[in-house]
Amino acid sequence: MELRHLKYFIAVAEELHFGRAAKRLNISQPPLSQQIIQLEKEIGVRLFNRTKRRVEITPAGLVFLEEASRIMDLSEDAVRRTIRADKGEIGRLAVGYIGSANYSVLPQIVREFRKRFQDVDLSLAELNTSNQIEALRDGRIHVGFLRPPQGIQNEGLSLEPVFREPLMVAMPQNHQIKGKTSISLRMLAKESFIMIPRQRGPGFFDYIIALCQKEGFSPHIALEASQFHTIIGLVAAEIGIAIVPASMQRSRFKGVVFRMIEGRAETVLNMAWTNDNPSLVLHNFISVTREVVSSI
Amino acid sequence: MELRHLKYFIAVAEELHFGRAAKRLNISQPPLSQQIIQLEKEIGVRLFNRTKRRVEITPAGLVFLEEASRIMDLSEDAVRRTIRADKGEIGRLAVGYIGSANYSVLPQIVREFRKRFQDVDLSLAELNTSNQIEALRDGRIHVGFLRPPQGIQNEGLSLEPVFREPLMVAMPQNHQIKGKTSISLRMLAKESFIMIPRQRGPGFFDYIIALCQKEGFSPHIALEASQFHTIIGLVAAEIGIAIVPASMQRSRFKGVVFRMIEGRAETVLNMAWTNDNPSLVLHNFISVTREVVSSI
DNA sequence: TAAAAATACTCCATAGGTATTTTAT
DNA sequence: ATAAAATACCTATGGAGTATTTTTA
Repeated sequence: MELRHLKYFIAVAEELHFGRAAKRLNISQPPLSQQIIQLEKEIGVRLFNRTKRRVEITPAGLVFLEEASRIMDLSEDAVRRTIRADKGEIGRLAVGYIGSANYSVLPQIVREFRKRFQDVDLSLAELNTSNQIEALRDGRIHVGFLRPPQGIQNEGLSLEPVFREPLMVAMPQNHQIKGKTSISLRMLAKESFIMIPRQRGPGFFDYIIALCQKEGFSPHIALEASQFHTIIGLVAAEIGIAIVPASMQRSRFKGVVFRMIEGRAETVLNMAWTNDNPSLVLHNFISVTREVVSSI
Repeated sequence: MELRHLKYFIAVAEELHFGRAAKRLNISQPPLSQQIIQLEKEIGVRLFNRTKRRVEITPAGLVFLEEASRIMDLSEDAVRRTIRADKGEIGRLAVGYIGSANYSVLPQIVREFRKRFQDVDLSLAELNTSNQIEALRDGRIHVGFLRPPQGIQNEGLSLEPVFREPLMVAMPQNHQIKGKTSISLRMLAKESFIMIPRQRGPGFFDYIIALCQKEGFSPHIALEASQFHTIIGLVAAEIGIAIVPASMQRSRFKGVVFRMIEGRAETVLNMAWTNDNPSLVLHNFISVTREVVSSI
């Protein structure tokens, strides 16, 4: 049995006339008769009752008609869907992101991608930078949004900056130096810092340490917490101060004020993916991200 | 595109090796390569990435694999279902019945048929004898359970008795002649009868009238009701007496007693269908009915 | 007798075979 | 050097065409 048989059968079932069906199929009548006979023989069931004058479909033929139509529809779908998959319009994409990306560009990117590629099954997982790199390596995620540590390049990962933002000092509202509009890091030499554990985000951690070193001190780390959101909470509780991306101002916590840092101090959110990934879904995602990012 | 292409594609996708796939398909490797190339050309999408050393499936190929597998499964189903339909194991059967059939054999027949032919979509409609004949004629039902009027034969309908039962007199509990175990019809000459309207069931009606005539009287019809069930209710309300099939004793209405009629007075429930109906579902139903009936 | 399906036969397109080449490891 | 896919070429099955027969309404 071939799709040809189904196509021919459907034509005859709809016309109930071999001559007309043959014309519709652009073949002549005898081969059509033969193909139907062949089909009936293969299934072992009479699909049409035909006198030389009239053709009628049998009850079993009706059942087969239903099934055959479904199969023909599906085979058209199969081709259509495969073509769409080839264009990256159908498929799966797993995205990893650090929690703070939620406060900057990620929501817009996801919204835009979902809108344009509705048939891509997008899954999002909040992962810290180190875990994202691991997950990219073994394919658990296809793209990540992270703050890359030094020397992550040349390891099969592509990196692309997507959001550059100043760092700010977050401190309790009634802190002594809150009055100033911007703060020199040097003034914080004696403060207690709340940081993200180095292991969770080495790039960001090392950068802060380096900044402090340049100002002539090593920060005293009073406490570590793995999410900026949690850190801001601890600042509100007057456990200490913290250096965080400017976008964290959006997590409006009562009793916390943000101050600019004098001199250039910034953090760059990067998009990362494995160099050799041929997935067109991924490349569509990268394109959408670039577009969204450049439109800001 | 033919089912052959799908079958070959699935084999290659599963083996990821043209040589092995060809062996599994009992063809040689070159035609297999050709068919896959042809398929890719037709869809316009590369389904496998192949070096001369390794074959791997593309993301689009994965989508096509899913679809192709579904189509192959469905086409096997199609054949299986068609064969079953041809045996009358799949399909639709509409059954008409007079309400009183519910008190005798119909429930057992339906139960048995449902059990044996679970994939037949059985629909039941309570219709009086006249409506059943009409419905049989224009195909709204395929079998009927009715009490045939005289001369219904030779009109394209097949009839077969399925349940023969004595007629009984239903009368109010405190009726004067309730003491007797059986009653001569003659004793009812002065009673008020409750009957089913002639138009609804001419066979049964005429038979009762004829019985009374033979005993020398024409019954006085006090009231008509179209269901035996209703009639028994009216007897309970002391509106009159009625002659009903013995199986109606099962409709235990308070205040009604049943008495045998002296002499032979019986009614025969018949199964009816149109002579020329080739439906195997119907013939399976007829067979089941015969079996159930003969086992009583 | 005329419309329509089946049969008889012919032809050629193409599925599938064999032999060989190419290429990546 | 070798395994494996592609290419080249050949064969023959069978799908489709034309002509004709059969059947029944």
